[in-house]
This record gives sequence, structure tokens and C-alpha cells, in this order.
Amino acid sequence: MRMSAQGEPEAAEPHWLTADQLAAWRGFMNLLQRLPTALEWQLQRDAQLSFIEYYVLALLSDLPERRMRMSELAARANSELSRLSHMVGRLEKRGLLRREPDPCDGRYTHAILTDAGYAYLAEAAPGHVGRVRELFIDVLDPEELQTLRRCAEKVGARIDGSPEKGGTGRAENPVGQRGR
Amino acid sequence: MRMSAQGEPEAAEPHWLTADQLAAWRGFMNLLQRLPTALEWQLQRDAQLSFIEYYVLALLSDLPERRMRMSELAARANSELSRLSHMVGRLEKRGLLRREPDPCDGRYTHAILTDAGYAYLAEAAPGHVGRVRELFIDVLDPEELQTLRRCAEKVGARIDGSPEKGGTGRAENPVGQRGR
DNA sequence: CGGTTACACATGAACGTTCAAGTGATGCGT
DNA sequence: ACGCATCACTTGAACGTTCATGTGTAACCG
Repeated sequence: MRMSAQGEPEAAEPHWLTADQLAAWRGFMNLLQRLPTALEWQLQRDAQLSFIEYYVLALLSDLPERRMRMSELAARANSELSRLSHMVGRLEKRGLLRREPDPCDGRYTHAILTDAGYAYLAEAAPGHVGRVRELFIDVLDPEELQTLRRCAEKVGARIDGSPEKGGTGRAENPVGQRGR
Repeated sequence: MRMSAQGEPEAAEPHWLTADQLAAWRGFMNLLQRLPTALEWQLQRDAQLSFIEYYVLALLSDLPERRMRMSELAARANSELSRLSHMVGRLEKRGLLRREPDPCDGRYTHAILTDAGYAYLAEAAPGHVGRVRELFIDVLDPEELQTLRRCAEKVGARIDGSPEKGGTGRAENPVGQRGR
């Protein structure tokens, strides 16, 4: 990718990357593209769920009442509200989720994991976790995992601090809404 | 996400993650979701290109003749051939790419970066590289970058070695083709 | 009390991706 | 020389996501 200094002059000031930086970026980006695909494939085959569908069900399953506001759920899942709304509609049709207005404040809608959804998730979870172990956790040693965690926090904080869109409402962007 | 040992028994053997492993995974996964979105937003705003469109143009620009077989390009870009074909069709309409049969072997099609496409990429590159610097490179120190590079190589090798779909033809999967 | 404002969410159209099927070129065997 | 098999790629339909718009609820103000 055209990101390092080369012979041809460019219009803007050249904040090009060094060879080491470029190699790190390319390697990391390759991973960004391939790991989700690899995980997604196993989930589709075993449970007919996309990665984010699994994630949403899992977020709800962790809560005592297994319910959350749509806007909060969208923020937690790094998803736009419209996308989540469509997705929840599809999961409703499968009987895995349902929606109801917040009893305390009718402005809000809750997404609720059904009993069937909970059982479905419990069945899908071991395969997914096994796959995450196989492709990611067991490949790296504890120090590498800690470094990844630290790096993810630093980059995430930078994204949050960026005035341009990319944050998901944790810092200063409105909850769930992102421009495109 | 439901990936660590909890009170309720599960159907399959519990290869659940430890608390540290889960934290590392969640942090990393959060990054997997947010970094592409943040980069994509800047490219869309400045150049009306998606991340993979930029990547494809950049791959071609690095070659002396600025051309590559569609199947090879799909493999390099971690994309399915059908997706690449549609994408190249759209970029053709914008005058950034063109296609022609391989003169030596008519079974193959070459994607070729046009002069206009090259100029367009040269204009988009500084903004994109600046954004990668801002959100990723400059946030991490050289040791962290090297650790990320090593981790990406390890996980990538594991994905390649997995008999299940997720590899992209570098090891044993056919070039460009992936199941779903 | 009623009108206005702000916000959460749903919905439909447009767009990009995936899947399945079709087309064209080349190599091989008879 | 011809028929068949294989492969690369294209294409169209179906599906999921994004964008723009509309609807419903609650809070606020006069």
C-alpha cells in the first residue's frame, strides 16, 4: 500500500511511514480483515448467526433481566441504531429476541432475550469460544495478550478523542449515532 | 460476552477463557470493530472510497505496470472474487480502473489502474496515511508495534493452517474462493 | 392545558456483498 | 480435429447495511 516514502513527490506534506511502521500496519490490517471472516464463518455454519448477532445476544445474556435499551445496545455493539433495529427485527422473527417499550419511559424500547434465544446462545457459545481460543487466545502468550489489550485501549482512547466520526458515543459523540 | 466460566453449566466441555484472556479478547475485538469504521469514515469523506477500494487501488499502484489478475488481486485484498468483480465494475464507471483480458492467456482478466485512478489515489493517500498515523502508528511505541506485528503473523499463520474456511488461499485454500 | 421541541426508534429505498448460475477460454484425451 | 472437463470471471437475485425520513413519547415553556 502506498504509505511509505517513495521517489515520487506528493501533494501534501509527507507523513509517510517508515518501513517498520508500514510492515506493522500491513500485518495488523491483514489481521483486521481476516480474523472476523474466520470467526464469522464458524458462527454461520454452526448457528446461522453473524458475529454481531452473536455478540448482541451475548450482551443481553450477561444481564440479570436480559434486557437493554436499543440505543445502549447499539452503542455497546458498535452498531448504528438503524442497523440494530433491522437486526433485532430479524432475530425477533426467529424467536430469539423480542421488543417492548420501557415500562418507565415510553420513549425507549427494550430488546429482550427470549428463553429460546438464551438456549440457542448456550448451544452456540462453546463452538464460538473454542474457535476464538484456537485462532487467537492459544496462539499468543500472556505477555502478548496483555500488550494487545494495552494497545487496544490506547488506540480506542485515541479514536474516542478524535473529533471526526469513528467514536461510538462513549466520549463526545451522541449515543449510537454516527455519520457516514 | 458469554465466554468465561460462570455458574451455569454448558452443554459442551468448558474451554472458557480466564478473566485476563476475556479482557484481552474483548479489548481487541472492540478495536477490530472500531478502527476500520474510523478509517473508513475519513476515506469516504475525503475521497468517496471505501477502505477496501483504497486498498485495491493502492495494491495496483505499487506494481510497475499497475495491473494484476483479478483472482490474485482478490486474494491480496482478502476479498471474494464476486465482490471484487462488482467493486471493479464500480471503479471502472468512475474511470479509476479498467479491465482487459490477459494477452497471454485469455482465461484471465487483468485489473488495471488508469492514469486518472493513479492521480486520484495520490491525492487521497496523504489524508489516509495521516489518519492511520493519528489513530494507530503514533499512539503506539516501536516495541508495541513490533509485538502487534508478531501477533498478527502468528494469528494469520494459525488461520492459514485451519482446515475450516477463513484462510484466503495463501496456504491450502484455492485462490480467492471462500465458502460462506 | 396545549403547543413546541427534542429524542429514540422504526421503516423504506438505495447500495454493497454474498450466493448461485452462466459464459468463455484453455488444456487434455480420443 | 473435436468433444469434454476445468477454471476464471461475470452477472443477477437475495440479503444485510446505510441513509433519509417519518412516527411516537416525554419534557418544557408560555
